[in-house]
Amino acid sequence: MPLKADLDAIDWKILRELQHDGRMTNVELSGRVGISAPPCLRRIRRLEETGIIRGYRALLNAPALGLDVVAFCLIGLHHQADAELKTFAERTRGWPIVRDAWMVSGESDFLLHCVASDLGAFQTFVIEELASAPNVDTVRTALTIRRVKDEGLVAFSEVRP
Amino acid sequence: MPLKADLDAIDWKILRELQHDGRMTNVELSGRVGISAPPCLRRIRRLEETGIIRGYRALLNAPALGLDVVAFCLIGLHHQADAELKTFAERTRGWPIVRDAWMVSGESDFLLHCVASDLGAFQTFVIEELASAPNVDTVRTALTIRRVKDEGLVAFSEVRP
DNA sequence: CGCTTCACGCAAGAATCTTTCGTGATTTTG
DNA sequence: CAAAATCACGAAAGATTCTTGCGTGAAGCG
Repeated sequence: MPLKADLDAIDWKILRELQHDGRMTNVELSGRVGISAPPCLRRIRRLEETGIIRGYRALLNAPALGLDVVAFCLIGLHHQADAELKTFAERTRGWPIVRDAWMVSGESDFLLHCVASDLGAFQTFVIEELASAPNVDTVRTALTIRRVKDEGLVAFSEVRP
Repeated sequence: MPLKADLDAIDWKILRELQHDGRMTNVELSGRVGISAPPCLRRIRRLEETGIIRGYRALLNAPALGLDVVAFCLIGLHHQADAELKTFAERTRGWPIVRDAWMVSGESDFLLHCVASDLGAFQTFVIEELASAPNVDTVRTALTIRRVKDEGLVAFSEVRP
């Protein structure tokens, strides 16, 4: 699956544009990348089918929705055997407060990106769910103050052909 | 700006659907949320204009694009006065490897979400750019092994009216 | 009770999407 | 080297979707 695809300059332009505005119409996009609409649509489909484009997502304004707390949690487990790692990973999927979760190497075993309506809800989650979950050793939390950069996943100045 | 909006159940359904598939057509979306296309489009526009929907983004498959390293960096500064924080925040915007950055409270001052083509590129960045940047005290890195959860920003079971 | 306000949905015109097909450039093959 | 095959582009057309302009009915208010 993670086979390296061979993308030309137009494909990279398409990816950059769709990463910036995922709802751009195909005609608008085709104009920006310098080809006509049909081949542009074919390229989009190909990028989707090969899994290079994993999907599209609306970005929401958390504070405006009453979600005032964004935090990251670094989790250390007592035992890091494969089964234990999978068990904890599965557990994160049942916690709605956890939006993204990564298994990491280093001082911690997992990094959790959390969103909660307020500090009380977040603390309740940390104390009653996270820290009291089986096999959890350490929980370090970092409350976010504000986002200072917000780009897409891929920077093109580093990877473009 | 972060004024709390009053959204009804249909608005929440729209947000949930667009967070799951940001490129869904308006007619498809209107069918899913149970209203006709015109009022559905008007709701989308309103959510966009009020800033509740911040934008749309294509999600890319980093490994397929030759980006094999995703890591998080926790940065501690020597001095945390407002000017120094702003200076470092500004600096993160000039680093293409840094995709998202948060100012945080806790043991560290910033959390950086980084993507690089390989370990060498990442280590070069950490040593030559990050750790040697002015005012940087500590750099702790967590290399990601795999993503174990990947939802949108907002969980609706926690906040829906 | 009557007025205002608001959001819905129908309908129609504009824009877009999507397919089909012919052309030219590049590559492969004999 | 020439012929065949492959590939992607772009024009054109039909299907779908977007977008606007009303008309209607339900709530809120004087």
